[in-house]
Amino acid sequence: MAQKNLLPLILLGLLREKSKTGYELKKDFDTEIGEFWSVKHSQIYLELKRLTELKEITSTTGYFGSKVEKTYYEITSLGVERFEKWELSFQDELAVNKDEFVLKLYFIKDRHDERLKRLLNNQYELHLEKFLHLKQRMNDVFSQTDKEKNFGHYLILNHAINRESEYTKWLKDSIAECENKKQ
Amino acid sequence: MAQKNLLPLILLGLLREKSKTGYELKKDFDTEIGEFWSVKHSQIYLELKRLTELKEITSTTGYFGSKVEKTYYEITSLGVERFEKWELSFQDELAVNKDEFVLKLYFIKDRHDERLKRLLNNQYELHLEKFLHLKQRMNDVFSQTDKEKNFGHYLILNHAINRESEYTKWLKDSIAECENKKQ
DNA sequence: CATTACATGTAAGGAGTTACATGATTAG
DNA sequence: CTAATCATGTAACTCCTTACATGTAATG
Repeated sequence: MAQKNLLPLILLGLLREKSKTGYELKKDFDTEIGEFWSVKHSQIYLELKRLTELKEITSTTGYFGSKVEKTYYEITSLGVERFEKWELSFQDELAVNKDEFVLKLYFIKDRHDERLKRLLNNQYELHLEKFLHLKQRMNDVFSQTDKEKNFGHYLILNHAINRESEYTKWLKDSIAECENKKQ
Repeated sequence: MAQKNLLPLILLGLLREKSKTGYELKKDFDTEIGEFWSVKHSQIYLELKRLTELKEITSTTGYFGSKVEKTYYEITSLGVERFEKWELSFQDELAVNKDEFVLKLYFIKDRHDERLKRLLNNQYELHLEKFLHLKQRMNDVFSQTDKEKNFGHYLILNHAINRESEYTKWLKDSIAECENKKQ
């Protein structure tokens, strides 16, 4: 494998809940799952074709009450099998977390570097925005009952909020350390 | 661009400090920078070739006191220019943080799902190990003086430790929530 | 004497992004 | 009537990984 190909698993996971068109799957990435994964529609349609060849999904094309032709994809038992095998699998090591900003910082040696504070501030704005956005999402998506119905989603939203909270706090602290003149 | 190609920037950044061979660059990814970025040696040699064509680095092949032929790469002013332009650039949006485990959780609906606790525990082990490893790294790499000499590296090690600390705490809390029987 | 580390590549193939391409429907 | 949204693809390109490939030097 060139890269660990998780897209087919995502598609199977989404189709396990209900049959969908490629466009609906694409829309899922614009909303919920888009917080945690990104993909282009071109890749989705390619992967749907491949999954069909593997007989892990089947497709039905037609006019379903509408005037536009659509293709609905449905998961097969083979697809369910593959998905559940993945869902149960353990990881034996963690992937490296690639973060462009972290990489950039690696090359900055001097604490009093002019650029450092500006870069940290730029990053702070981005992560604060994301933090607030995630808090909003949590409020919008989860009432107490919804939490019980989508517990995994609730957990990872929590995690994402914590992560951004840590990120902004770290940036704040780092900015302060830059401004601290004495040793 | 297929993906945001940061490898040439990393190589330029490493070569800006001192001239190195491809093998030495590869070794950098086994140690320090390997905590924050991963790459295969095959890709390094390809990128070095490309950077040479772009005249952002130059190469010198020969026997430098040793019996083995080596090729040393040196950054040019063009290379420095490109690197510094990147180093000064601001991001206008954050990339999605792709985490296989987070993705997997997204599909788990039920709080009392058998699998959930085992998956969380597996993940906890991995992140605890990483957390301890990073703490060790911090101890090994940074005395007070070294911190002033490699401030960026110091900051991102701090961040990585905080991140793993958050991750393990979140997993612990999530495990507790699973075990909590009442609503 | 065998294994590990040093040292440098090429080839094949999959994964992801960007751009190209087309056409219908709906909302303002 | 125009723009946005719906809906589905193909093509080109490049990044990344895995595997193949070769040879020397040092270490035990």
